Amino acid sequence: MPNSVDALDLVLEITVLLGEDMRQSLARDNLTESRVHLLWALGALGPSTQKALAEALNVSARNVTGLVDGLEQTGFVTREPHPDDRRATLVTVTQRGAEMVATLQAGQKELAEQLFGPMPPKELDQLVSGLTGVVERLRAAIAEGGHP
Amino acid sequence: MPNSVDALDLVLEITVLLGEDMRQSLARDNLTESRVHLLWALGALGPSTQKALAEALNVSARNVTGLVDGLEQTGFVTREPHPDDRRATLVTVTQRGAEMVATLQAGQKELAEQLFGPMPPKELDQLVSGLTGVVERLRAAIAEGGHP
DNA sequence: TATTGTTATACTCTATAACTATA
DNA sequence: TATAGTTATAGAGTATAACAATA
Repeated sequence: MPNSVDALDLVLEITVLLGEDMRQSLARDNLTESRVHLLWALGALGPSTQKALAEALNVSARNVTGLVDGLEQTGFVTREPHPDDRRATLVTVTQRGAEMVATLQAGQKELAEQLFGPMPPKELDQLVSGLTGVVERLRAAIAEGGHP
Repeated sequence: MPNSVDALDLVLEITVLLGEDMRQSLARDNLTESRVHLLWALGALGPSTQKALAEALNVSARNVTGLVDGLEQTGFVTREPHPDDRRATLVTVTQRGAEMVATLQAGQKELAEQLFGPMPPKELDQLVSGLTGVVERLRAAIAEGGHP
């Protein structure tokens, strides 16, 4: 009979495997996880300054410069002049970028259905509230400098 | 009422937050996730050649050289001569390294109890068999080159 | 003076390929 | 000839600090 540690081991293994699977498929499109995070955020926020993206992703401005460089060279975004502030640039998703975001969203939905679709609504409800609690506790721990 | 995508979003967010939390606490000991993976494997395998570690972690020999360099400089492992093969080195956990492994294992157990301890045994059983299936499907997908 | 983004610099993880020392 | 590990080289992600252009 499995114990809690077995369950956590599986969750951690799934984390690793999901990452590998994702890297494999993304590499075929000249994408990486970090670039997808940015692209995904851009899909949700609409055209954004790099400053706004740095805050949304919680990374440095320098890092955003590099990620946008990569996405620009591979045709997923463009840098447009900001209409009101000549210091800033508006990062904008291209046609190809928008298609990729849609594909990623569809893939995520499919995966979600595969994993959680079979659960009865009440159980799903419970699971989500449980996970929400975990997220809150993790956020609190991180704000205090991480677990000891 | 939440749907499957909400649940997956939470799981992915927990993945990200767990990673952040881990990085924060590990940084205090001059450790990184990659180095901990190696240390963890070493705790399970006992003194190992770098070749064996490269295979266990599924990374290149070059990568192992770098990770062992870091762990050696920070006092968690040593390189010992292999008794039978003068080409090889046996990577060995130091006292400090062993203590760190024990600490990490205790932390993982505590986290597991926090997350899964409250579940009734039958539900945990179901969860584990469900997750095991997911792991198998993911492995199969990766072996075939990743999801489309 | 403050802010946006870039260049300069540096560190970690990762990989492949060439090379050394041994088998 | 084959294997274990290192050096050489390269690219991605990440950060801080100095600097440019603009507010």
